[in-house]
Amino acid sequence: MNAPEPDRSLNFVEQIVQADQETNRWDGRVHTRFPPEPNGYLHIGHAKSICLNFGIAEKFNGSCNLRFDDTNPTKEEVEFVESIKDDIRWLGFDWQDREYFASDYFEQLYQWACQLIGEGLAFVCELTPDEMRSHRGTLTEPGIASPYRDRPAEENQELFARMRAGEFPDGSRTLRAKIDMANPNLNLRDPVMYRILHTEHHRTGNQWCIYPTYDFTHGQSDSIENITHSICTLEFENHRPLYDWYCQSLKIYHPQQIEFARLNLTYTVLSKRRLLELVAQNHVSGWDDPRMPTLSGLRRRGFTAGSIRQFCDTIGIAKATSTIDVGVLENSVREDLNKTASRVMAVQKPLKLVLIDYPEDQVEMLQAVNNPEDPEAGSRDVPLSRELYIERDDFHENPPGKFFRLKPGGEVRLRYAYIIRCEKVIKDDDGNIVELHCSHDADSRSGMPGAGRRVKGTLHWVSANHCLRAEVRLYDRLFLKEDPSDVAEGENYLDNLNPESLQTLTDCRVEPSLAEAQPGDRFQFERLGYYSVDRDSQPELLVLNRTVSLRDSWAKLQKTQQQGKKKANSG
RNA sequence: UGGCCCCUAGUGUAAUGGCAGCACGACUGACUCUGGAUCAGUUAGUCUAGGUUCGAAUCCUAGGGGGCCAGCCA
Repeated sequence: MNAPEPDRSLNFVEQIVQADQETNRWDGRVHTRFPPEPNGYLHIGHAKSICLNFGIAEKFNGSCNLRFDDTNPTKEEVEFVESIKDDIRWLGFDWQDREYFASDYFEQLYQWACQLIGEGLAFVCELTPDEMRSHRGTLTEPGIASPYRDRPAEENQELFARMRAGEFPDGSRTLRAKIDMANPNLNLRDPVMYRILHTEHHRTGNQWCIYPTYDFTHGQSDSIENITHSICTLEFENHRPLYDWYCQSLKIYHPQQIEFARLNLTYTVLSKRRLLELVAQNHVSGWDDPRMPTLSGLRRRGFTAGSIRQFCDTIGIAKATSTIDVGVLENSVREDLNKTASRVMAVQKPLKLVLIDYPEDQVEMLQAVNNPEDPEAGSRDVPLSRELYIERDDFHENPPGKFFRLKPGGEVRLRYAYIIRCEKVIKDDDGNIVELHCSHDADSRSGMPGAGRRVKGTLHWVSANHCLRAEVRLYDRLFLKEDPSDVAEGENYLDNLNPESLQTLTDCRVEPSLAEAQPGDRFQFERLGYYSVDRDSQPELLVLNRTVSLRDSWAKLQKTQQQGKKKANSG
């Protein structure tokens, strides 16, 4: 049966594009762009925009440009343009030769500014920033006109040329559009088009000392690039009238701006200002710290590009402000890695276990399935011997109810190996459990006739003499609160940082098949989670990042049991 | 307080005047040599009040709630 794939309903932006296609509004063209400012690293919120813009181009047989919105030389750096390109490529999108910079358009923008001056639609203003603020009025009161508003065009032309020539210090003058000081939309109260900044630009060097503002740049850049649909986030909605005003006043090709709601994630901050602050103040190790919501951080954490694209697909596009549970992101990487990651046995917190009735020098090679979800992935051999390590959490002397793991006198299966029974618990002088002595049922090895016997629990393990040492880095949410900005008076989001967001385990053991593992390789540690080899990894000491734990219904059960106890106690 | 935008199960998102659906979560159960995965099932929603209409989540009005805007940031 080849049932037709039911068309996933279009989001509202795609609906607009489709309607335009049906009416032939742009001669059948669809041309979008992704316009990052190179002042920081891309994060998961940008991925939403990238998937939308490149996705629409793909879906409607159009193109998507990459354009760096580099109009503010005080904040922008080449390092960021390189990282941005890396991240977009990693996500799997291709802008081919359509790589543009707003700074490529500086001369054209300057000419357009002169044109508006000539038509009496722009003027050079000498108000200080403070004065300009007080002239602007408030949300409820109109502003008052700048005293320089009615200068003759010739004088404006000359002053603007002298601004460009570098005759005036920073902040002393601006070029402003002459629109409407009483407009209820503050963006139309004679907005600044150019400011003086004697700062070197990452591309144009010292060629310019005046720089156009975002508003005077963005629409025209879209226009130059023949963009059809200029998709941006909601906070630019109030700027659309200005976008339209510049295109109309300049009488140039006029794309349509469409706004959608930006991504918010629980337990996460997604503003570049804050991410920069986390990096600059060393709350994290860098932009690619695996706890960061940056694409480079997620990548280092072990997220796949596919899982991020899948995530962007499931969250949808709309205009309503919303917050996605960070668990949705975690689920999308679980879903992807479940199908693709090789299973492997690793012990995070080792507890020695001796099979007292297993021959001293015997080693058996046991066949282990690499990926039960993918028969093509094949199998590998795992060595078993008398001395093993199991997970400390998998043994309990006085276990709570429904504990299916090992306990004194209890039986469990060692995965791919034998059913064992705990005969003796060895403790040190302080009463800490240091070793377990177990017997094994020699007929119960996986694959043997006696293997059919059922026991409730199955444990992962490694052979003490064959395993490799590893460091495992466990990551937890960077913030303690769903909404990191939910703080008491006088505090800020940094007060909500989770002091335990990184836990480093230095005494872990992994099965020998990981000897050749390379940075970036991903594995599932059976019963634990998904892990990715970190770039800090050395041949003698593997370093692994936990991407995300496996779903853990035991942990969940315990949680509800504890809550039940609490209730009983308080009641 | 002015302008603009938004409001559909717990979360997110469809339905564009005609049966309120999907995904995720949560809960049940089945299966399981990963307490994973998988499968089956259950759960739960149109912010409120009016109006238009044979018929309203959808259109109109008022109210409520939320977001954005007073950078020479983007």
